[in-house]
Amino acid sequence: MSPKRTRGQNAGLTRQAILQAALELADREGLKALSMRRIGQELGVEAMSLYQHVGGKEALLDGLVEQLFTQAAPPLAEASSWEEGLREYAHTLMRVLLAHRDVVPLVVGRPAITPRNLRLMEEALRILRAAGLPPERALDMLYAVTGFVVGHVAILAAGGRDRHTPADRLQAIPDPDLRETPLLAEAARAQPARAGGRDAPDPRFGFALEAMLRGFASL
Amino acid sequence: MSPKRTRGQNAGLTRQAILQAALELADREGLKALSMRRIGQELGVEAMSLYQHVGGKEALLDGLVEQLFTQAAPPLAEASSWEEGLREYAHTLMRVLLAHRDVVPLVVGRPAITPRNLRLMEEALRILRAAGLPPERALDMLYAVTGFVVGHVAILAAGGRDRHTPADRLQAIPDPDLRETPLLAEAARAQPARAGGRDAPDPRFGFALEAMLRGFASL
DNA sequence: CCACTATACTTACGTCGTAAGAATCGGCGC
DNA sequence: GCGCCGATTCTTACGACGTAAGTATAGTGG
Repeated sequence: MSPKRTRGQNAGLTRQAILQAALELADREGLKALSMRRIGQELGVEAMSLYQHVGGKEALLDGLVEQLFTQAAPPLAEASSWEEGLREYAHTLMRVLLAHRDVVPLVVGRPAITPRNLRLMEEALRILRAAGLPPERALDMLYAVTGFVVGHVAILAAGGRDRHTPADRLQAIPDPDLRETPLLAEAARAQPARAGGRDAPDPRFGFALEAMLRGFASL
Repeated sequence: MSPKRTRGQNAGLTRQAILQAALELADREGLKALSMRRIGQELGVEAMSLYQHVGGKEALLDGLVEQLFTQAAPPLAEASSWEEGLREYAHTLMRVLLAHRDVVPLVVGRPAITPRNLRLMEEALRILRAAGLPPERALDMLYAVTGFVVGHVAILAAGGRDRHTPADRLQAIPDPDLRETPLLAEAARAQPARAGGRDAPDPRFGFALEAMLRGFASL
């Protein structure tokens, strides 16, 4: 039945296990649910037990962000051209961030220069350079694409939140406001309602990304 | 001296005054300092008094974000071409967000569809359309540029934070990590240390923005 | 001068991150 | 077997947070 433990009995806690539990919890119940007590509860453990493995809440959040970027990095490795490499990178990062939209606000305002992430950037630079880019431009483009993806997913995620909040907010653009903004209404109608629900790829994203890549190529 | 008030005496509170005090406080002491009690203290008032004017902390943060976008919007109004209009918009938004970098994390994960912001978007669409853009593309570009700016400033702001945290973090890339990432080190050297301190314009930003505009033009 | 309303204050509750210390386990030498 | 020790978990406690509920004061129209 319930595997009741007594006091000092090892509960199998690991930094990785904690991060994963935290990520799942955030995906399921949102950012506000991410309290030490709640995460512990998810693992059948008291809050203070976590401190043996993660060192504090701030460090835990840093770990979450690192996990996200780690998930997004691999596919850059095999690419025939730098355009293709950047495109793959952008789409994969987008997919990962969208899969964990509630965690996106954490990505912002948290330095991405953990040792692990630095190694990821190095790898990306290596690929881009091998494809014929000058190293300085390669870094510029990597920054540009990463920033663009983060910003875009931020806007998308923002529009789609309010699942966990008291629902007293407007979940779509209210009619009276639409009536005062005819151009906006027209453009919104032209772009039909996002098909496929929350995880469908955003056509607007592809449009802007291609524009960016095309601009890179013409420099 | 200290203008001690008694109980029901009007303290001159306004939604605007509260938002401005909160913004200044955030700029001065960071996001963590933004508690209702602390904001009240800044205005010589108890925390609960604020609730008469702002309706809750979440609403207050929404208000902060709205203020930022409102500051960034006007200059789009006078532009000779849509490229010029978008460029001005991007640079102004960038400048505003950089001037309040600590507030940037709030922009992410907060829907930008307050009535006021909708009107701003409508205005922007009007300008872009008058410059000859199809309305659907105009909206696409507006989203793309906004997302790009937010993402880019997010990355910059993230690198520059840690002024307010216990300073136990690394504030630059530590040497041992640099040694393991030669390409990154080389690219970082090629791009000399950001001149002019925290508020200088980022050359990387201009590069990516121009690439994006050029890409738009070629569609 | 008196009710009425707007405004600010007081108190209180539950939750948060986490410091300090007590309790319990697994595994070691003997 | 026994005693001990480091690792791991739990308990308790503190101050700060957002805010619901209720109270007191100032200004205002009669």
